[in-house]
Amino acid sequence: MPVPLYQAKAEFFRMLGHPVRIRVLELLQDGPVPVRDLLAAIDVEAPNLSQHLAVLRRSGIVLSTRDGSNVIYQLAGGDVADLMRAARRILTAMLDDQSGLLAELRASEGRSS
Amino acid sequence: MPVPLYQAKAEFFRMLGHPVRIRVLELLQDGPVPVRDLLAAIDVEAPNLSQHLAVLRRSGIVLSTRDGSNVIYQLAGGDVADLMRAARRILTAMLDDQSGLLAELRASEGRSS
DNA sequence: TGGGCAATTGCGAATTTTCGCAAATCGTTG
DNA sequence: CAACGATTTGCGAAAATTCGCAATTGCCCA
Repeated sequence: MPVPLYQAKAEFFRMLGHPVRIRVLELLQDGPVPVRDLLAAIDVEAPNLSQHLAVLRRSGIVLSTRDGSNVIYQLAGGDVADLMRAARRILTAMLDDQSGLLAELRASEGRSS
Repeated sequence: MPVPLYQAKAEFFRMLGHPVRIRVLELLQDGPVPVRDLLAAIDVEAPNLSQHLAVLRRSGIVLSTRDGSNVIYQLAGGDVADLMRAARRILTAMLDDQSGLLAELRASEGRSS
């Protein structure tokens, strides 16, 4: 008995729903990156990053391999860039709408806020 | 001083990260739907649905309008279908990988699980 | 105007997520 | 083998999410 698709989708999006994890995925889009570099790029403590990496690993969206004493992460497969593009499209559309509305409000309410 | 983009993205994905909200968005893809119909389709109590609708509304991804004593929801704009497609691609790729791995495990470990 | 249906709002409790800190692992190097 | 750097794990506390139930609001109709 399979997990309903809408629930799998929700879990998937929830997995994406953290700034650190988003940044990791974005950094991985150009190819494999060692943890050290993620750590240097992201402003987060090592244990905390590790926990977020574990979330990504458990979800299956990234893979880790050892290289000596370092660990290297990479995207597991599917085109994450596509997803990010779609999200960005919706986001910018929403943000445009909002600033449009704000402009309307300012115009109709006499710049009171 | 704007919210960093990666944080906006994370909030956006977090907003998507609930089964009820996913189902609502999917139901809205074919056009506006009154709350009554959402309620009939989703197996959730009215107050609970209302709270999820409020989350979607606050994020700006849906709009609500009144029609008499009913309320009708619709997608605000951006192409949500695109996003869902991208998510489904990644999801199915991940699920395929997983069952592929499971098959490998079964084969190499002598069907022990 | 009073009653009634539709939808939302306001909590409080239960659950889940997040994060820092200490400790454990793993591989390297002296 | 001891010491060390890199990464992960364990765990408790703080913060955020979720949900049910009661109460409220908005609108229609008799």
